[in-house]
Amino acid sequence: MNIGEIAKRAGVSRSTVSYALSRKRTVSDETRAKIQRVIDELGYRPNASARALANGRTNAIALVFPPAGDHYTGMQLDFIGSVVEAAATFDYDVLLSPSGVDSDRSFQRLLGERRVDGAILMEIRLQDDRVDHLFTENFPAVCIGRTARPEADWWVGLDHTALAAACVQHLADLGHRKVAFVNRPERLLRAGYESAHRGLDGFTKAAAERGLSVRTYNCGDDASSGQACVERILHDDPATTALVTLNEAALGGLYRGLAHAGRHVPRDFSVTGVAAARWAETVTPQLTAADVPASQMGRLAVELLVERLDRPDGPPRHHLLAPSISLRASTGPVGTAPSVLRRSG
Amino acid sequence: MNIGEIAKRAGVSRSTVSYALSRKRTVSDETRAKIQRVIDELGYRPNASARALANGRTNAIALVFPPAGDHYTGMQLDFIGSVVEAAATFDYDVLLSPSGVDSDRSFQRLLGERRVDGAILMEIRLQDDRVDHLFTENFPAVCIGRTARPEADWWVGLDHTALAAACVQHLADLGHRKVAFVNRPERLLRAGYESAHRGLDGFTKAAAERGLSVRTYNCGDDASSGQACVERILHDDPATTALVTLNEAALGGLYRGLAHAGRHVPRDFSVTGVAAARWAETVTPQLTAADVPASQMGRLAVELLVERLDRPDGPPRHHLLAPSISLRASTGPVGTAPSVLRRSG
DNA sequence: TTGAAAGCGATACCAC
DNA sequence: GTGGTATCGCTTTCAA
Repeated sequence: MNIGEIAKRAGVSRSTVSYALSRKRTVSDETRAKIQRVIDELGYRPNASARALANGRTNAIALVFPPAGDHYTGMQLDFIGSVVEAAATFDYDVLLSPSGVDSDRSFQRLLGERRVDGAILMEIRLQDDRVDHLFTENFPAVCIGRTARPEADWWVGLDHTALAAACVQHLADLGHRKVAFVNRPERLLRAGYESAHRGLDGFTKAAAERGLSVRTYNCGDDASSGQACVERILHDDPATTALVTLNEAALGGLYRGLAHAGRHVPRDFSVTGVAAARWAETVTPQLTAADVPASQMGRLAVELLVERLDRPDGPPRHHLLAPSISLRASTGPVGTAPSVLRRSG
Repeated sequence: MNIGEIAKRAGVSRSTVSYALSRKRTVSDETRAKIQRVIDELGYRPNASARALANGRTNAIALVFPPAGDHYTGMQLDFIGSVVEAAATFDYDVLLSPSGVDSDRSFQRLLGERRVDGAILMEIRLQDDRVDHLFTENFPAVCIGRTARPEADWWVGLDHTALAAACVQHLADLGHRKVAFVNRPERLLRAGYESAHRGLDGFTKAAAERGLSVRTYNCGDDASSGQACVERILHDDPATTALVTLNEAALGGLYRGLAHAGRHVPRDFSVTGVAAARWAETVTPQLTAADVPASQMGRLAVELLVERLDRPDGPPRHHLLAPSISLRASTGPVGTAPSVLRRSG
């Protein structure tokens, strides 16, 4: 069932069928109706590969995210969902590529073999060979996150520095002086993950300015790591009264660890950090946090990419978002009932 | 940069380059080396659209899941991740399609325009027009889940009936007599979602056999709905001592509702159900549940689809999984401390 | 307003 | 062991 068959049955040429479909040249109403009738009758749809070959564009984009083993986070899910739905509104298909680096097969296939017109990259690293590669090739890409030299790139990012600083400020305002920072796994920090680095920086600087006493930890992306992390925190300094976390997946474990240690949140211990609202609201008490606007970011990334595809020579654009902290129920003033401090003090 | 260019620079014909790449006919080592050198030098990769057009296959599969608004569940994430990674090992790309029904644009595009060789469908309904459509077209598809007439289809599914029954049995063995069932949202039940229906059936029958007193509820896929649902349950029958849930996304809210009502889990109230292990372990106390082997299911679905694509005329295959219940910390004997019963009895 | 034919970039059959 | 060429299904220029 191809365009030639339609042409034959409608008694016109293939080009006329093509033009009737694309509307790139006028076709008499009569002819158009005739063609349309045949198309409806046969349920014809033009072959995407042939069209892509002729047009030089596939109408598909790639969504590149690192293969996480079994450690996908809820935030990633929200990004994926919003990117796919936004792309659908522009009639773009989305190809998923589980690629951590430039050299991954799937990455090479999607981009090298021109299966897609552009790409959206997740989980950006400060030095990111994927981004470098695409940049030097001038391949249309938009990052969810920023590299160390973001000026020339297209991206939508979060101001992790400001977010972490806001968390510190919030806790400091509540009177907390000894605060722990629960970062993503060390592996990711070493790999140069943007959020882990900028978040850590923001936390450290803000805490220094406020004269807080801090310790920083890396924590695996799962509940049991979170629980173990809290044990370390309280072991290292039992007088700690609050923590800031970037590690959404460990959150449940952090809460559990605190409960096991007999620290009531928020009476004895405050918890805050950066997380998508849906996940902040599943835990009890609900997490006071900077809400990652994941679906907005996914949509913006698609919009930027579509714009870049439509006007390949436009200047780079980006959006830096800094959502404010949503007050929920996991933080409180330090003075209320520092039971452990009293005992030990 | 196309195959003709490579051929010219290597001083051979285009067919020789093609055969050197595909190995479908012998090429002298000398020629091959010459070609390879040029390819490496120019970083040539064959164009996927052209190849797809010539071959009649795209080496891509579709992953179809309903557009969930902002209510994606953790289980869906695990499916997506495992499908993508499994597909990558077979050198298939994955196109995501947010399509609830047959008539969705994205669904029509992916399948009608032959962008993909086959499809994996998630969130199957007992009567599913997507499945019906693909079946009548004999389009290679594999379902994650079963329709009402699964014999002729290819699928990998969960025995929801057995799973729900196992939950009932577990609770009955612990002495619980008044048990609530927390299902997915009513909208999904009405739409005919397989898990919601078969789970409900299994629960109801098993409870009847055991002579339990039960009530069943639909609950939105989010924490606050879960909390509200618990309030309804305890309002309708304060003597309820346990619940079974299929609603992973509401779990955090269910726990919160119980905590607010002063019911300690598992001392005063037992909770069990069906959930992916990662999510069961996030909550405190960790959920005793039938663990959905999401990543195994995703992998199996890909394997079935690849097999179907390789041998288009083989008989339908499927896998019905019935993971047993993992004992964690959310259930306990009813007798221990039924505080409310005592008060009211 | 329409038709014929030359691409797009591969594959694979037919010759030699 | 290698080359020439028709073919996949569509788009678009050129001609009428």
